[in-house]
Amino acid sequence: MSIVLLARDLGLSISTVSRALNGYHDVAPATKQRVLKRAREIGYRPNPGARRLKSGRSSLVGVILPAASDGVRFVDSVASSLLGGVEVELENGGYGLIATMQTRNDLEREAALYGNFIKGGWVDALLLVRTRVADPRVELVRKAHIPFVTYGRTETAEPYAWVDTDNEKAFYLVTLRQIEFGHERIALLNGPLEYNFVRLREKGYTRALAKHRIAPDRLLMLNGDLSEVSGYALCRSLLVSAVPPTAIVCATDAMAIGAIAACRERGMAVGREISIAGYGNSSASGFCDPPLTTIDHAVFENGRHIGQSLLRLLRAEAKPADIHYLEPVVLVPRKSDCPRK
Amino acid sequence: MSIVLLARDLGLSISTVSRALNGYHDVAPATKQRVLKRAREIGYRPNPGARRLKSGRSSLVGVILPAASDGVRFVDSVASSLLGGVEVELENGGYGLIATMQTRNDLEREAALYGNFIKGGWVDALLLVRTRVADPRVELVRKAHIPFVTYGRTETAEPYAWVDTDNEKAFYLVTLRQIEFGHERIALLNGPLEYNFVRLREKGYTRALAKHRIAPDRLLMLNGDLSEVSGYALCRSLLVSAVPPTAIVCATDAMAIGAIAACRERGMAVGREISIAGYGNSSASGFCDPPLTTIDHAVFENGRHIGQSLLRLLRAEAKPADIHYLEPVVLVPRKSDCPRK
DNA sequence: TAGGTTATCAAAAACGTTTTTGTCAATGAA
DNA sequence: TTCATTGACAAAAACGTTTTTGATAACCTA
Repeated sequence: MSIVLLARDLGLSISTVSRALNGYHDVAPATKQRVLKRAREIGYRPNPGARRLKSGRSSLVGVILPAASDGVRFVDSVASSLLGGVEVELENGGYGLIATMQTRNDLEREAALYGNFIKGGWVDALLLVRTRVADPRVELVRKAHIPFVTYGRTETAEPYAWVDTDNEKAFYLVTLRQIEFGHERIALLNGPLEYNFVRLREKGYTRALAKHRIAPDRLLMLNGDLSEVSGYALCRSLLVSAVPPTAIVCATDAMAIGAIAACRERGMAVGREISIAGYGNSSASGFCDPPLTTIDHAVFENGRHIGQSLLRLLRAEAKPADIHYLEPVVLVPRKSDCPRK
Repeated sequence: MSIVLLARDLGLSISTVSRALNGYHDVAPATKQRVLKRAREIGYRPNPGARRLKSGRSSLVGVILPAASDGVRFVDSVASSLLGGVEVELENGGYGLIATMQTRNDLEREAALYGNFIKGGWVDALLLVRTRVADPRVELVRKAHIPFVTYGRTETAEPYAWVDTDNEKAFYLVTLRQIEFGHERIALLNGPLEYNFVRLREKGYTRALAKHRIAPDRLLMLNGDLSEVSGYALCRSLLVSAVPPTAIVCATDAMAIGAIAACRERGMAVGREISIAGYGNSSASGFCDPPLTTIDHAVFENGRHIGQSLLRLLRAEAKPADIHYLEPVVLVPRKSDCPRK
């Protein structure tokens, strides 16, 4: 009963107060100012439930944070920067960002969670993160007729709004660098193949090989999760093989750090006897031994692009098909990779 | 107009359907089952806004994730596990967890954000993370008369519900270990003093020193942020001082990794010539060189305790004063610390 | 058998907004 | 002077629930 109190206090009708607050044009500038001023004084906040109920809009964008599984911990890697960027932009547009957790990631649960979140009517738009190659979520969300943008691409027939980092370019660059160093047996320590970015990284890797007519060797393309443990185990298996690689490019800095540990264990000098590179330019990557050659990409900037895209979609200033943004990457050369011995 | 559709479909009144759905006792078991079944078939979901508007309850617990500043990136360190634990428990109790981001962390903005979040009426209870020594948020939330539990303690007169990790014990243990190794000049690389856990870690450190009658040296107690960069810089300054420490305990694994890099740069063998320990048992800590002696603490478990506490508070099964849980820690000995040379 | 209890359901009043429609005076054009 | 237009406000009807209050029939107890 809050807006009625405010209205009574001002000697105005509820509707006039509401219209003043929401910036309609058929309220006199003077009274509008009066309403705004008094509302601030009195600390009036419209009840979001009531607003949502009546208008159908919540002024909120939602994101469901995937569970930390397979060592693929979205929240622990880029979430902070990415969501920060999203939030900053949304704020300018009068929208907020809310997140909820996905504790399990079986498909049924996921569908139920997204269903509840959307149909529940908490949010006006959605952000989808950690896209998979075939991602049932985009169909799910599209059917709900709610604007959405994905962070990362996916394979689907219909157009959709996406913002992504140039994973393919990144691994093209980092692999090319190894080739230019004279390496021919270059291993790829990659993540779970279900994720789209994993495919793209593989694609960049193979494209670089193809450019220099190096036949890709399936035995050198390994998939684990994205963690140090996995990098360690995979690298270990590589080193004991008949013809070990002379260079290893890794899907994450964490994997690279694991790989470095495996090499060290076998007495191989990383950055001299074997060449290793990572991805992500994590804060640790500059401080391991040797400092890691890696790929830097502007996560916060990506977040800002997502925020802006969401806003344009919500304001119907753009169609999903118009929104495609590929964030460039830059290679950060350090000491962990080296010419072939 | 959804529940009316369901009611009409069933040939029942709206009120009976509502009461059946909400598990009231004055509805016949047979009709209750019938309603539940049909609701599932038809895919009925109560409109949360309407529910909240009428009943005043949202069945949601909220948390505001602090901005990544000062290198103190809450989201990027423990958030995933902690919130996972919270979510799992809340789910059992029929509650959900939603988070929103705090992009700036000046006091005004913070107060406004919490005000909006609470008064806005989105959530029934709150989780406060990354508590400060003097934390205006607890007063803010208390005044709103909304149940809350803090992750980490704070200094306040009134009783409040908290769940915390035994930071003091952790640094007592890790410092004691250095003393038993024969070290006397033990440095502490700590975080910003405004945070409560930082004070507690300092307390544990000084208590261990006091036990062995070692006078604490202010010059050995340094504060930075919690990042690798900071650990590197602080350690560097320590090593060029007149009487460098022979052991360094760090507030995070990240700082320790930075410190190790600084030692390496000066040609000091960590784990042989100088003793270093971290905190957190991060995934990287086992794979750096040398593997890091650190403190392990069950973040997920902490989350579960928080979730349970929240539930008890919401059900009025307990008062805030009854809810205090201190999660034990365990020291993980590895190779980065060593007896005094 | 009469009266009170209980079990099961329905009617209707909110909750706090937004939005459609309406009112009334002042203004403009003819 | 008259009639349409506009500017500024108010009334009232929703939005989809929950919950209080009632109603009816069936059930006990004495």
